[in-house]
Amino acid sequence: MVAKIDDVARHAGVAPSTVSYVLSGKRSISERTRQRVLRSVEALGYQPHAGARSLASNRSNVVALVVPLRAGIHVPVIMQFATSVVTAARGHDHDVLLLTQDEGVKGLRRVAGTALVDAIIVMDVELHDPRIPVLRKLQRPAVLIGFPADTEGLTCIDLDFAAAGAACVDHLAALGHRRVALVGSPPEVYERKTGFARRTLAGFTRAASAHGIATSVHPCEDTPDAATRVATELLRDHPDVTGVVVHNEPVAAPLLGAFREAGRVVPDDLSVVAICPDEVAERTSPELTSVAIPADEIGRQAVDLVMAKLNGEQVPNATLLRPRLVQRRSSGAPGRSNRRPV
Amino acid sequence: MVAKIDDVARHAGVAPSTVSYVLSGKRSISERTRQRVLRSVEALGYQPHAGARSLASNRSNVVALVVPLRAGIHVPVIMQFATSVVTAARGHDHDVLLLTQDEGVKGLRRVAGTALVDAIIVMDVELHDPRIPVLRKLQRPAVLIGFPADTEGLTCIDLDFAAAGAACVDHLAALGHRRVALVGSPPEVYERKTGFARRTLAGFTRAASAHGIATSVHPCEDTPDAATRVATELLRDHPDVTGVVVHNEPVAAPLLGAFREAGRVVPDDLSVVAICPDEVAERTSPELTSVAIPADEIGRQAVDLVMAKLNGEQVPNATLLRPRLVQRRSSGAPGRSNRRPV
DNA sequence: ATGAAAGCGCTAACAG
DNA sequence: CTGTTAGCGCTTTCAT
Repeated sequence: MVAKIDDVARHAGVAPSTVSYVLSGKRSISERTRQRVLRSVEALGYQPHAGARSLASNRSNVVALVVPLRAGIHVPVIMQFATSVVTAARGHDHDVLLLTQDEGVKGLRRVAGTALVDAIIVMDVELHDPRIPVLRKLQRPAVLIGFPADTEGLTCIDLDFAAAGAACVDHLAALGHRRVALVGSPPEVYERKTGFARRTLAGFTRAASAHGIATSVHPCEDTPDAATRVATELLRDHPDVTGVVVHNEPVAAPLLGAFREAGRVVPDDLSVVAICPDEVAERTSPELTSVAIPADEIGRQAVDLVMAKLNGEQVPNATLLRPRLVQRRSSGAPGRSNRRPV
Repeated sequence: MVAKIDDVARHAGVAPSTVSYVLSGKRSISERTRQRVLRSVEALGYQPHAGARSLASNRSNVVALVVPLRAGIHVPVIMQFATSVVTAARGHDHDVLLLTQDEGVKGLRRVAGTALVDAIIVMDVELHDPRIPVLRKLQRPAVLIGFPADTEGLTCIDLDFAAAGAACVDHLAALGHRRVALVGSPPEVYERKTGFARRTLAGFTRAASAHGIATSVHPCEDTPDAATRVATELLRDHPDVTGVVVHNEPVAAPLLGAFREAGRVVPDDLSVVAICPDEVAERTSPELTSVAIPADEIGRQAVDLVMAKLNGEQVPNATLLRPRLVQRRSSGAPGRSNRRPV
């Protein structure tokens, strides 16, 4: 038979409530009884029943994490978010319930309504996400990773993509580039999705105009063939481009390959800067100068925010993480061209 | 205030237990009262409290899923497993609690001991996994994805990697190839890991010897550079190789690139067959003939198995999924060589 | 600083 | 086929 709180109380010669308080730390206990109780807990291998605890305290110590499934999102980054959320949640003595996006609004209502979870973290929020109104009136704290059109009454966190786009241009401008191109996400991402594509574009454009740099923008499907096509068009239509910003992880490597096949040496003929996870940047040849999506950091902070809300603290409704550009081998001054024949 | 079961009972003019039984279907109810209760549930927006339910019934309706984190595992496949497990679990009215491998044995003990979960699914089991003994004596059903050295008292499921390795060789043999190479996982995977690498190798070797085909084996780190290195060595040391089996997703594409750069046309000079997810096989150029890892199917069946165990049914302790080879563009008869100069 | 006792909301005997 | 009732194991007032 498994030990109950009463067994521990009896074993330690105290009241059940004392055991509870020792474990929760919700009131001061003399060091002596504390030790006695802890020893009994240890001796009996006591583990409190999660359901009983949840029923009595109205806290399940579980947070829901809603992960996206759809294409156009780089899967390893999702995993990275997820693991960082799990790790951070454990640090707050919480577990993580995994929901998929296709459970949609119903899933949110269910886990919140049944008190299965105390709070909700939603990844990959779209500009006009149908879940937003539901989250607004749900009686549970929520944190969104990504920004919807209106953040009123919500708590949102993400990389500052506008600043990231700008940082890439700033970097290229400082190196002396005068015309840069942005290879971005597929068209549908700009049209209805999370807004991060638009924000990157905005930062890119703003910084370029501040530096007096010419630009072009090239949406790109996330397939190798599309990358080749875009690279060809880009070099043909804008032969004076010396700097390229890539915001589309899956095509980063194929794009480098396409430039190489086109006879352009990176970084001698062409500098390439990407917004992508470090793992992607470090696995290309040459390694990519990049602004990373700090999935770990975002996941951790999302959990911190949601825990703060659970504790009744006030939190900002928008948190933008400052981008950090890491220089690697794919960028340098323009005009060092040493082009080999095609 | 949120509706309780008593509210529903009062509203419907029945006893609370009747409401419970209507919802659980655990005893027969006249269609008339059933409808009345359901209408009341609807009207009041009743949602049973998960904690209360778990306390009273000793069932949380949650299963734990332990996902791996370490390198050498292709992340998208993990995600695919995870989503298929979540979807399948929902089909059985269960939710999924996400655990990371680094919580290790403690995490298993915790979620099982606190009755947070009813059952456990563990991915990426190693040959001598420290969690095995714990799972054996835990008072909860468990299903392992992957095979440890000894499956006694366990329930394991995985792709039949031996059959998969053999299927690749069979395919190449049928096409007329006489010497084939296996490009496999990094050495450490063979040494201490899940056994699937070994099983693939065993099937590969067995089938080759059955067909009287010469073989060589080439462990390969999962980086593009390693792929290039291995390709070079392979072609240098075994110039008569016409068929290559790749069991290492991350290097499949780079390997094709390396063969191309070495002047070998696939499939004219060299046939390549991979064991990898369809998404990987379909995104290379040329598209890879492959045996897929049926993540969806494995996830679904893992859930079915664990649910069967929860229902007290007997289940086999080893389930091997038959491989399915899909022919694409990367394999053909040997000797059609049309090699262009390097 | 500690105890006693009243629930938390539901399920599952038991009773009819 | 349905109602009555006794817990499930814990937390948290209230009391001292």
